[in-house]
Amino acid sequence: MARRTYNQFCGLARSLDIVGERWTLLIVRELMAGPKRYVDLSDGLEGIGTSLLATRLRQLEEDGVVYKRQLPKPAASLVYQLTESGEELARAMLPLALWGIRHHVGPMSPSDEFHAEWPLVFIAPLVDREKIRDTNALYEFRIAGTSAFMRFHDGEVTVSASDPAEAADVVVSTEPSVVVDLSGGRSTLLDAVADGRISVEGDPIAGAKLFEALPDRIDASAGLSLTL
Amino acid sequence: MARRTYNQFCGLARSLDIVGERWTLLIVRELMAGPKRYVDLSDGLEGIGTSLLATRLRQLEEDGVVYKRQLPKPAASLVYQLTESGEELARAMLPLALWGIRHHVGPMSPSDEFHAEWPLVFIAPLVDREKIRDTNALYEFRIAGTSAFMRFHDGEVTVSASDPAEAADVVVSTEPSVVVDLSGGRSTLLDAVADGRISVEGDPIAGAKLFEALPDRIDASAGLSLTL
DNA sequence: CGGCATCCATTTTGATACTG
DNA sequence: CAGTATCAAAATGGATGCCG
Repeated sequence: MARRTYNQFCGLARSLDIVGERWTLLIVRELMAGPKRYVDLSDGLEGIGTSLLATRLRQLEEDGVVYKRQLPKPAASLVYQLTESGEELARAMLPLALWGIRHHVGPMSPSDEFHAEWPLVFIAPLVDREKIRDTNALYEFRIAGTSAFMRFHDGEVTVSASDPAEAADVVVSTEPSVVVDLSGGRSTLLDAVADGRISVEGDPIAGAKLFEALPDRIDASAGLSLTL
Repeated sequence: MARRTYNQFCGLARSLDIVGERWTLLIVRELMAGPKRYVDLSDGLEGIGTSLLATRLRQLEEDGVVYKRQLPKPAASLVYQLTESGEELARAMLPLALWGIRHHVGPMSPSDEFHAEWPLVFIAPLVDREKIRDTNALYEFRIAGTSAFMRFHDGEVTVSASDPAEAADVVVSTEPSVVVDLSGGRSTLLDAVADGRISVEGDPIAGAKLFEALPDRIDASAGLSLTL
């Protein structure tokens, strides 16, 4: 079946031809937390039909946004991973995510799904790479009963949903509403830590590094560190 | 009928609940060139059914992205216009549009629609407001047989599709492929003018101001600092 | 099992006709 | 001009089947 297209010579229209269909950008968001298997994608995206997920992944592969890779030796499972173009797309999605959180995220409803990796993948690009050049640390974020991990290693930042089998150096615990306040620029990170809305336990040195490397307030300057 | 939602507590998912359906972001793009009437939206978006346009506009109004306004006295027509939230959304769309132009816009095909206002609305936010504080000028852009206008006035930048009834101070003429090269950072503005891919006619002072106020090269991080 | 493909009921979309 | 009404075509959600 031929792909539906807007037939407009316009960057936005072309983007939407590629990633404008239902679920597509959420699949990309899932892959922002590193490579994932088909089932893990399926689990993370409640409500997507298994056949639709397969179709979307095939399209994203054709369009050079993701690629399929066989994990080495022991795992031997097939994972989907973002290409370079997919990583760029992921960065381009940040402003849209911030718009959504500012204007259309209220209190969390009982019917809402939530995974700690969702805010993390959007926060990770905001980490100042210069400031973590010499920091190797694993952070666990516990939010609303879910857990996700962010690692600083050799000046790189990676996010993962699954437990990396090591103990984290620092455990950061907070509530979804606090994440909304921070992401919307309505609160500063230091204030939130100071008044206990964010609790930080573990290695104090690594903990301090985390808060140094993150923007204290997410606002206009938030995107500036995204250099590509 | 109840809106379909992803039911995820995530800024991106919420954005997509609001503007993720077919045509919605293109309607917003159309309104980035100022208020428009229903018919003008319908004309600019070839292929959208009139009933779907009406539905989308109603939803966007409910969600505070656009509002309806009666034009004063002589015109007396009803126009749709972006709200403050809609303007923020428009800025958030720029990185997505740049991603599309970089990765998925090739040569213009005969079946492609094109309007000069499409690139203009994404270029306008990149104008350095400081540098045009004292410049009042009207620029006409002629691209692929279509024409659109950009005005600098009191440090503000506005884009319009329709002829403002005055003669432009400067007429800039070029081809769609040149716009793609510039938007993708594959060419600099000054080079394109120097080798004649962009022709500039009219008031030399105003013309110089335009090129001073635009970034010479558009890189992938362009626009990220504008996301509010 | 993981990784899909197929089938079918429900929604969404596109195209056209029609109304104040 | 600014939409609504209607109906066919396409996309989606959910269940199930298949195959290594």
